[in-house]
Amino acid sequence: MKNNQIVKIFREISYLIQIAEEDPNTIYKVRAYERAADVIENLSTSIEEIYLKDGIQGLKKIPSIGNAISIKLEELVRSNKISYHEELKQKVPIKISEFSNMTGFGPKTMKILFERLGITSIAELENAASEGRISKIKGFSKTKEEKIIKTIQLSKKIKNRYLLGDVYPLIKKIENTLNEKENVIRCLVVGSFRRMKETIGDIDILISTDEPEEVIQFFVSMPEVREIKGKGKAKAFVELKNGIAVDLLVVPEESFGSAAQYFTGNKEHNISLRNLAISMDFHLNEWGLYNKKGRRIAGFTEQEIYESLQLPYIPPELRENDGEIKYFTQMRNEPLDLIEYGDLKGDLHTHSNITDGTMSISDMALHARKKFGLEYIAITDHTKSLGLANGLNENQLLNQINKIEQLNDTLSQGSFSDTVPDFRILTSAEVNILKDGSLDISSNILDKLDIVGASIHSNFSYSKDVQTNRLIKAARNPSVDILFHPTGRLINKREGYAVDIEKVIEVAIDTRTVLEINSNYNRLDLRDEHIRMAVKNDVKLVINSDAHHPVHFAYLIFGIGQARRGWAKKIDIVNRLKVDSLLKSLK
DNA sequence: GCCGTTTTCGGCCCGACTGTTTTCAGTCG
Repeated sequence: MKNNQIVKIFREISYLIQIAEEDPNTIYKVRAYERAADVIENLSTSIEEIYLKDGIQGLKKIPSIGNAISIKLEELVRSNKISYHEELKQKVPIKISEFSNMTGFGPKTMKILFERLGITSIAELENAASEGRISKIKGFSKTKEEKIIKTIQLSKKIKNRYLLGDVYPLIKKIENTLNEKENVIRCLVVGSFRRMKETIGDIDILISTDEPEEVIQFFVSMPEVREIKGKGKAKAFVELKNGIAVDLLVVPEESFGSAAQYFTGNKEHNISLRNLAISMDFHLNEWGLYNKKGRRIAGFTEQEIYESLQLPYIPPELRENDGEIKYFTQMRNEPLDLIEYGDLKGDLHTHSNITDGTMSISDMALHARKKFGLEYIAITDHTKSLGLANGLNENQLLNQINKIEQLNDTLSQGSFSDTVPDFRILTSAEVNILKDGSLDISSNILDKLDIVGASIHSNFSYSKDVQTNRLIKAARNPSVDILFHPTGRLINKREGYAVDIEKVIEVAIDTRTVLEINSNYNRLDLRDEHIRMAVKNDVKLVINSDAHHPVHFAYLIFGIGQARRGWAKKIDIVNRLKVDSLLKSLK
């Protein structure tokens, strides 16, 4: 039993309790399960390991885990289920996981719909809504009914599409395992995964080998595989235990490059490339590039294919048939100096446990430096109007500045190992943009900070004009260096607030305000086309993790992928600079 | 259900928005 499975069960319990139990005091029981889930989610060791080593007593040492929950964890480790959970599911047979993508739709609403209409699934909900049965219930309006239908449609659109970050670690692990296997010459995950798309429909894995049948047998027997859908001499189709479909393709080594090109896509890019080949009297398919006489002239590597078509290598993230072939045809001698995965030197959006993060400032710094090789981070805790996150007021912010100055002194005296000399913690804040676009902290305090980021955390439903003006006003504020969360979207879950990005970019040009590429794979506030628009207009960007825990620094690759998809060059990204140059570059 | 020199009970992060509840419950962060 993995920690993330435990987390899922606990969240489900907390949801079900809210429907099954009447006692008004259950809200605290609900919160206890949610807190426990949050704690377990951020645990670096597995619950199973802790239990096997130190038993119940070991579990009870974990914060927010007491008597009752530790006993349930014991049951879970021993029997893979919790009888309390099973009882709840029996009492309330609602398919909770189906509703996890529905925002604005919580357990209280679900309770009423279950009790009045017996709704337990999305399909039943959709039926009831389209038949107008929901608006007949007291407290539900036609508007609410329409909103439910709209939300279902949004959640349907994403059916079978996975967030890149949700599958990334598992797929990389499978790729590594296959690459290490003898008989496998090369293995590469291709398709939208390789293009670093925000969401992934299925996974395509490419392998070159001289022993195709043996490699295919090895692949379909991997522990991650749940079901073999099909298996032949050169292909296999499986479903993994997490539900995602994987196609495995086996090609001879001399065709690996052409197959990688062919299966990385996208489709339109490939069509353009094949047309280009035809115009040069060639023929291109997944087995190679052929001349008029049918002789293979390229295919071993992708570089070979592109070179033979008189193009420089086009990075996978750009292969969307969105002008890249034309660009690279014309700019052959002027390479696009894209931001690379190892280029970032710092992270300008991180949280500590002083607000809603989970680790101390020094722990965040230590991990950033030792595990991720960064040279600086900005601690951007929330400010006072974000009450739930314990937002800082002016005095607390001043205290934090002092604390960080002391920590920087300690760091410079060498208490950290010397892998990255001169690590620096920058003083900062994620300042809240209020209704009218003003900030919740006065400028005389903000001006004492190294960097100021501003973001919208409330009033999401204002009109486009109002919302855009809030962001513009914040950008025009001389104290604000960066606009965090420029769109506020949650991929597949929430559209984000209505905002005219073009206008925001115009103001960012004038005011030299930096826009954030938020690397959290659920967010990626700026879409690739927004990034491209910013880059075209010479607006600077920053790639931040928004880390609430040190493991979240790993999200930076998704921000870099997004930046590359938006054609961002090294010079467009401010946190590829060393800290002194960075601070000089800000307004 | 967790927590604790206010210990074995009585608290528990909370402000703002939304909708249709004319005074507040549900949801979000």
